[in-house]
Amino acid sequence: MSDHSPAFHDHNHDTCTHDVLHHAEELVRRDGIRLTPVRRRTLEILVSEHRAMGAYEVLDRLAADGFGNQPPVAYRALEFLVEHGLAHRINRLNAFAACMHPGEAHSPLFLICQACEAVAEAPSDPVRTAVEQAAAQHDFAVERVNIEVLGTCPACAGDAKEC
Amino acid sequence: MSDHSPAFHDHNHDTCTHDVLHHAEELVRRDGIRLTPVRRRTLEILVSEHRAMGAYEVLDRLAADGFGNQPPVAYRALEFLVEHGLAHRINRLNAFAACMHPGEAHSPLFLICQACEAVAEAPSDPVRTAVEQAAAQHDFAVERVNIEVLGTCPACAGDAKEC
DNA sequence: CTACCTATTGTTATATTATATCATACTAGT
DNA sequence: ACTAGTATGATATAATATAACAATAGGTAG
Ligand SMILES: [Zn+2]
Ligand SMILES: [Zn+2]
Ligand SMILES: [Zn+2]
Ligand SMILES: [Zn+2]
Repeated sequence: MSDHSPAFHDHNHDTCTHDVLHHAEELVRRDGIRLTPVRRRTLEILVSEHRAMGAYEVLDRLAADGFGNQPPVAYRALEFLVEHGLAHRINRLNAFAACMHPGEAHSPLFLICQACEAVAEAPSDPVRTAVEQAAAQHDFAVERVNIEVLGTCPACAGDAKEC
Repeated sequence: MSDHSPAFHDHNHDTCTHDVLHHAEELVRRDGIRLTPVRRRTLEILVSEHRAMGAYEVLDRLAADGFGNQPPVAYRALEFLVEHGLAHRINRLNAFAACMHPGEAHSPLFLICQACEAVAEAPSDPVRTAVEQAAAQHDFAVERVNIEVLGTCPACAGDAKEC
């Protein structure tokens, strides 16, 4: 059975939002992280879209909400979220996305649709294992793994066929 | 047995250089690609180091060799090499490295040492398979896969222990 | 409470990376 | 030589990211 990714299909997005914010609140209680207004709003902005957003796009929204309007405002909040596993940085796109598997320790594997820019985050345990083995052959000690897959999501593949 | 990566160890680097350039010449004959002076020199510059080089660093060297000294000169040559599989772009570092497995169709897997910046390119067939499977679960059609692993190379791990 | 310390935010300025555009020069086929 | 396609050079600017310092908020020891 296919594990359809929310990012690529209609779904109850309130659930996504709730889950992500709820996990963040848990970190506040559990680890004492400080989810200040800018940081919280930044996370909300990211989760409000199932795609990667550039720092300047996030900044525009923050500014519209009355926060600072200079780059460091966005970059600092984004860095904080990434550090605490609430968001990921997608290098390929110079962009950021809310983590959709918060809490579960994971090496993110991103499926990036080249047509619609949607980004799905897939669990990558078997991939991670394969990576560890490849690295071991080079006596390389793995710290972090980032996997970015470019291709076409099912929605866009469907659209293409209709033409 | 460990398949030590040249990038992380002493080795006869002339062989690397020769192999890479030799493969490029083959593409000239086989596919009719145009390996012009700037492009050839760019490839030589990349292969002369077993690490990722930024476009502006490449540009400086090209300029020193009498080629143009404006960004597009480097970016165009690098883009050409990437398109033809002679180099890879390493997003994490905003940098480029000569392909060390030219000819073999492959999804590159980069081992990036955070201490010395060396970059090794490992074959990634098993990883690729795992990625395909993960993507299939989301009905996602894979086009290109980029895997960037951050960690510590054996040389730097050794140095750390000595302290 | 107050003085102190630290983390956070705001602001200014600048660095780094990348591309758009147009002019010029080279190549290959006719 | 003429022409279409390709490649290079050069100018300008866009997009992304960080350094550095000032101002503010929050917690802690006395
Ligand atoms: Zn959702
Ligand atoms: Zn995640
Ligand atoms: Zn070598
Ligand atoms: Zn390669």
